[in-house]
Parts: sequence; structure tokens; C-alpha cells
Amino acid sequence: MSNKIHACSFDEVIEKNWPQGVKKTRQRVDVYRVLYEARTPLSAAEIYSALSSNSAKETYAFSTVYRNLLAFEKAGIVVKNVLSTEDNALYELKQGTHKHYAVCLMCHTKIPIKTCPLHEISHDLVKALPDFEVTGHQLEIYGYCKECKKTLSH
Amino acid sequence: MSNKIHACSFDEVIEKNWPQGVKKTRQRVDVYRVLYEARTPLSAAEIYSALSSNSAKETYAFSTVYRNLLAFEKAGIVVKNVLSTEDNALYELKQGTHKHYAVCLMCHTKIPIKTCPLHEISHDLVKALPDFEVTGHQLEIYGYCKECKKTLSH
DNA sequence: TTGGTTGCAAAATGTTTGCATGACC
DNA sequence: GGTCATGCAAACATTTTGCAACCAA
Repeated sequence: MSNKIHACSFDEVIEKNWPQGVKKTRQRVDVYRVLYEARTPLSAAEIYSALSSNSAKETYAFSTVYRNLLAFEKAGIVVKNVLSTEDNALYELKQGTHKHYAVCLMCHTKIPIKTCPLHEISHDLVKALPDFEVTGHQLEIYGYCKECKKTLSH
Repeated sequence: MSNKIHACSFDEVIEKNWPQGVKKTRQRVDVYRVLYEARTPLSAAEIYSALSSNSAKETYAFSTVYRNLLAFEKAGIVVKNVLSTEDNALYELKQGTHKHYAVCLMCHTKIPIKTCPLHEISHDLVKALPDFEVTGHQLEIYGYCKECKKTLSH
């Protein structure tokens, strides 16, 4: 199906990254696979339709997708993020290094930002927020991508 | 009702800040007032209930709140932000200087951050995103506030 | 075997829309 | 007076939940 190149096979990835305490079911593995093969964060609807189209013979319930995403999130292998440009939540596998995106306000393309701009100023942040224990953050950059910028100027 | 101290009266504020092209109605002025007197971003539901409780004799429709918030947003005097910790959108009057918040994951308190951490590194951002026209950004800091930190350690 | 997971349907939630009435400029 | 805003209800989209059947450990 996918011709993306990964360091090791999907089975190995599953073997290696499956969180303990989470029962391994067909549906969960399939949700994981969809997230694994995606390059951008996906909505529950996108995951559901990817599941349904990948294997027409199998059945999946929408609620199962949500429940499994929640299970993954609790287990710490999935991040749920809510962007201002979308009216639904997006999910992605948690990477070793967390990611930020530049979101195009016109076509909603999400361009990953290589480095985390906050990393360099985290000490300033801590200073600015005494008595607050920072555990994480979310950052979105808004604007217009190359293509849409063209459209705008016409 | 409110005993907050402002530089000038509400009427003067309205007079000064009302966007042109937006018809001034009782409902819109009241929505504006609620936002103006709030110190944190409010949800549509919070605004609606503030309206309803402030003046029991007047009627307000939920849809009017949404429509007016949208009108304000289009007029550029209100910012809508969607946080990962909330399951609904929050609205606030756009300040001269934009704001960021540290959000407590436990009690959802939003602590304003005085300075924008991104301001200092914006040139790096621009360099990291060629061909992308940055028009804005949203930043949330997650963690635990002073009070909830205590609760956690017990 | 047994407790967690699934599918289905229904409910809950937040938000948007259609339409007739009403209010602002 | 004409246009736009409002209230109401109904539609809508996303997400959650109740429950019986089912499956992985």
C-alpha cells in the first residue's frame, strides 16, 4: 500500500513501540498504522476513512477510533492537538522530538518546523512564570504558503 | 456591577473602539461589555450566561452571541482562540499587544504571559520558513499552577 | 475465563443556518 | 424605508456514552 521508506518494518515498529497496558487488537494496530504512515496530523474522520478504504472487508466503528486515540493519548504515544484553523482535533504519533507546524490559513497545509523556537528561550519562560511548573507547550505559526501567496497577489 | 477600574468610562471606550461597518445594537454592545470586563478569554457559553444574568429582563439568543463574536472577529477587535485544554473556542478583545497564556492542566486557569517569547526569535523563524508568509501565531504553555502543584504533591 | 474492547445506535455538545420579525441608520 | 440584526428552532458536525456481543490475555 505505502511505499514510504522506514528504518524497519511496521511489525518491528509495533513490536518496539507498543505501550504496555494497552491490549493489542486488530483495530488498534490499524489505527496505529494509519498514524504511522501519515506525514501530517490526522483528524478522527480521516483516520476512520483511511481504515475503511484500506480494507473494505473489515469493519470499524467511529467510536472505536475515538476510544483508541484516547487510549493512545493516555499511554503517551499519541498527541492530540487542536488548531484554530480546524474545527476538529488532529492526532499524530508522538515523535521523540516534538513538532510544530506552520499552518497555511488558506489551504490548511501544515509545514513542520524543524526546530522548536521555544527551546532556546525556555529559561526566560521559566523566569517569567514563577510558581508555574511548565510541562509542555503548543505553538502554531499562521500565514500563507508559497502557492497561496501567489493566489493572494492576483 | 463591576468595580474594576478602567482608564475611561465604558461609553468612552465604546465610542473610541467601535469598528466602523459594524452596526451598533444593544446586543453587540452588551457582548462587547462582557468581553471588556472579563479578565480572561471567555467561551460563547460564558458570554451568553453573563448576558442573561446581568439583565434578566433582556433577551439574548445564543446564535446572536456567535454571530456577533464572528462579526467582531472579522472587524478585527476580537480574537478567537482554540486551546487544547478546552472543548470550545474562547474569545477575548484584541489588545494592542497580543497575549499568550500559561494554562494550568488541572484547573484550566489562564495566566497571561507578559512578553511574547516569539518576538525575540522572529527573525530565526522567518529564516526557517522560506516561502511562507508569517502573519501570526498562537502559543500555549502547559503546566501546573501554584495551587494545583500543591494538590499534585499530596 | 474474564475483563477490556468493539459495533451499533443514541445522546451530548458546540456551533451554524433558515426564516419571519424587528431594530438601527 | 431599506437593510441588516435578532430570536427561535431546527440542522449540523464532532465527540461521547450505554449496552450487548465479542475477543485477547
